[in-house]
Amino acid sequence: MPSPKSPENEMASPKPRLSRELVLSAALELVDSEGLDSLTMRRLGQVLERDPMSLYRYAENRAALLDGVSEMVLNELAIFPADPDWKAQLRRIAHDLRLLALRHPNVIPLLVTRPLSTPLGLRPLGTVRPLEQILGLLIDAGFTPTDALHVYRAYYGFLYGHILNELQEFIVDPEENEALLRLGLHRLPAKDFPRLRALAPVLADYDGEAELDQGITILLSGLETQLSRAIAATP
Amino acid sequence: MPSPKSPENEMASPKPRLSRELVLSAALELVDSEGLDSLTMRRLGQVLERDPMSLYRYAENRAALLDGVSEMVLNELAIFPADPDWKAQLRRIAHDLRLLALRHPNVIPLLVTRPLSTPLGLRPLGTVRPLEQILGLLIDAGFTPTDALHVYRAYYGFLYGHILNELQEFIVDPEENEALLRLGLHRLPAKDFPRLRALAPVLADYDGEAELDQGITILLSGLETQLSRAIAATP
DNA sequence: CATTTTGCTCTACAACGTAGACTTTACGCG
DNA sequence: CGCGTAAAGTCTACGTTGTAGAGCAAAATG
Repeated sequence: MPSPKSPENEMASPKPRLSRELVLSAALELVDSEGLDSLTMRRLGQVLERDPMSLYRYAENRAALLDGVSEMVLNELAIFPADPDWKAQLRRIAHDLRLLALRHPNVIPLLVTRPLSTPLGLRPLGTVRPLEQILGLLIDAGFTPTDALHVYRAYYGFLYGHILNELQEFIVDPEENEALLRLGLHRLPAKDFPRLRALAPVLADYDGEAELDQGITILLSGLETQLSRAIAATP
Repeated sequence: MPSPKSPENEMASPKPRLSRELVLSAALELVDSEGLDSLTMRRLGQVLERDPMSLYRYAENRAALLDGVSEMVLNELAIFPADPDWKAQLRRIAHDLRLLALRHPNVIPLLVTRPLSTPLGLRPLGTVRPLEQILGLLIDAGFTPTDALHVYRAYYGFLYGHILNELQEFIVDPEENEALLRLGLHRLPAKDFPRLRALAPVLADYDGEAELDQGITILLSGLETQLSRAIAATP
């Protein structure tokens, strides 16, 4: 009979030591596959084959745990502050963030909502880093710090807006998407919602990537003229 | 002694019949004053001096109750689809929505988050109506239905993005705002977050209204050229 | 007056987050 | 090796949550 004490018994079951990373990535996995509400201490403990109470070594709260998940997801986003081509960089980041949102749709509510209850300076560091890095990018490109902040806001505002828009129309199976859409729209009183109902087919095939890219182009061109005007004014 | 049976005993205490409106507005009041988490069935029942279970006559779920609150808040937003000056109208709506957000900051997470879990056609009617009305506005202005949809997305995306941005920096007491900001920012490692720290004073006085108006101006001018080009192309 | 429908209450249960005391494991040092 | 301390993990328990189901009371209907 195999002794459970044997240290070289490296089957999957004999539980490895926990660690913050382990806990957080299990949490993320759970959220991705079953939604935010399924992330309970008990459920997560069960996934890790540990008593729920053990989690409190690695996150003070459930809320802190959620923050940890946010942070972990945001860390998937790479920013290269050294890149001199700020416009290309912003465009790439936009697309990356979009893909990240599609990869972790259930986490987006966290990303969008948690900061509302935490003042900027008290947020998890990983959450603030992108802000700092993009500011750097813009300042190096020639914007004044103040303008860089405004640009950042316009940029991220647009970006999050787009992502929320797109996720609203995102349903896993495109077939089902159209079906549900028609089903749902059919419920709308024809008298009160004529345009929406007429747009059903257009709504059904939504190209988020194209829409995002188009928006970014407009935004960037606007920003560029703003930049060149500012440079012309301060020689 | 006053008989509690007397029907004309119309003091504040003898409870009036419940109604969906009554329940929802009590719920909104609770959310506004104490935050989303305070809206529990039991607490709401207590506010209305009714058994918590009675609420289930007027909302199937807690979730449905939240939807009801969203709907009620969105109904504060007036849209006049008849107005021929679509640009002025869009600008006004933007500012109205911003003020609404400042009036009910705790509801914004709902507005932004709940639609993510409900396909468009199955959402509460009040939530979909603004979409329909703005589509009407744009189509009447000369956009094709498809373009109107794209414009709507750009517009609302920007708008929600801005609101999220602004609410993040919004803290009730401006004094406290600056204090907390500095306090929080001081926590950031100076080496890693130089620009952010340098921007502290700028962050501290944020003028959301101006920022929004500026953004809307840019957006509208972009949209107008798009519109006139489209009109020129289809005579 | 009888009867159905409606509004509301009572009781009960499973699941949740987490405090506090406890046991087990890992590890540094003689 | 062994021993002592600290860290990791567990147990038990409590208060709070959403809501199912049975029942009650009052209003509406015939």
